[in-house]
Amino acid sequence: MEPKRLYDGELRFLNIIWAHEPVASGELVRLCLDELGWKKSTTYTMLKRMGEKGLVQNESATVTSLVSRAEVQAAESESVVQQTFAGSLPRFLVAFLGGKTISDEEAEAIKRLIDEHREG
Amino acid sequence: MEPKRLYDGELRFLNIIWAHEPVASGELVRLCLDELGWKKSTTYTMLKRMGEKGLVQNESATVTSLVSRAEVQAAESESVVQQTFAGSLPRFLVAFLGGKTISDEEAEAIKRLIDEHREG
DNA sequence: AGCACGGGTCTACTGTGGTAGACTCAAATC
DNA sequence: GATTTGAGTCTACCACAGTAGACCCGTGCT
Repeated sequence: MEPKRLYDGELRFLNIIWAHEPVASGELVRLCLDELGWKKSTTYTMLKRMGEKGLVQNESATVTSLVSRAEVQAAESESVVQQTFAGSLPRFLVAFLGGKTISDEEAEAIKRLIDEHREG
Repeated sequence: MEPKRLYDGELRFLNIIWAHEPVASGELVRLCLDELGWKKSTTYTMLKRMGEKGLVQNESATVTSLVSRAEVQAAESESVVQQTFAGSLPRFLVAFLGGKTISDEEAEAIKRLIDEHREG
C-alpha cells in the first residue's frame, strides 16, 4: 500500500464500510443516506471511483474494503508526521500537545506503548 | 486561528515564506521558481488568494506570514488525530508506531514530553 | 519622449472531489 | 404480459486547487 493520502469523503465512506462490511450495496446506500446524507447515485459514484482506485470492491452487490482501517490509519499518520514534521515524532507531539494536558491513564498508556516499541 | 486545514500548495508556499520572511516579493518569486517551479504569476496568485484567507500579507512588496509555523503544525496534528483517530492520541501512536521501533533517546524525550503535559 | 523593468492584476484553462438527476436493466411480483 | 423495485451507469454541474499567459502601471534610465 503506497502512502496515498485519502480525501475527506473517501475516509467518511470507508469508515461506514469498515463498520459494517461485508455489506450489501443497498444497505450501504441506506447507511450513507442516514449518516452522510448522500443520495443513492452519490454512493454508487463513490463506490465506482474508489473501486477504480483499488480501495473498495463491489461484487454481486456485496461491498468489501480492500484496505484495512489499520493500513489507512498508518499511512495517514505516517504522512502527516513526514510532511509536516520532517518525520520527527517528538516534534509532532510538541505541536499536538501544545497547551493541552493529558490524563494519567492516557499518559501511562502512552508510556507503555513507547516501551513496547523501543529498539533492542 | 481556527483549525483550518491547509492544502499542499499552501503549505509548500508557507514553508518558503517562513524560511525567509520578511521577504521581498520579487525575491519570493525567484525562490518559488527555484524551489517549486512556479511562474511569477502563479506566485502572485497564491499570494493574493492566501492574503484573502488571512494567511500571508504583502505590504509594499514585502511578504510576511500571518500564521506561525507552530500554529499551522498544531492545527494540522490536531486535525488528523481528530478526524482519523477520534481524538485519541494513543490510537494515533498505535497506528504510527506500527512495526517501527524508536531509539532510547527518542523514547526518553517522548516520556518527558508526556510528563510535562500531565494534568494536575 | 521613449523604453525597459519590476510589481502586480485579470482572466482563464485543467483536473478532480463532491454531489446528484435521469436513465437502463434484470428479477421479482401481480 | 405489465409493473414495481432494487442494482447500477451516464452525464453533468459546481467549487476550487493549481497553474500560467497576457496585460497594466509607475519609475527610472537613455
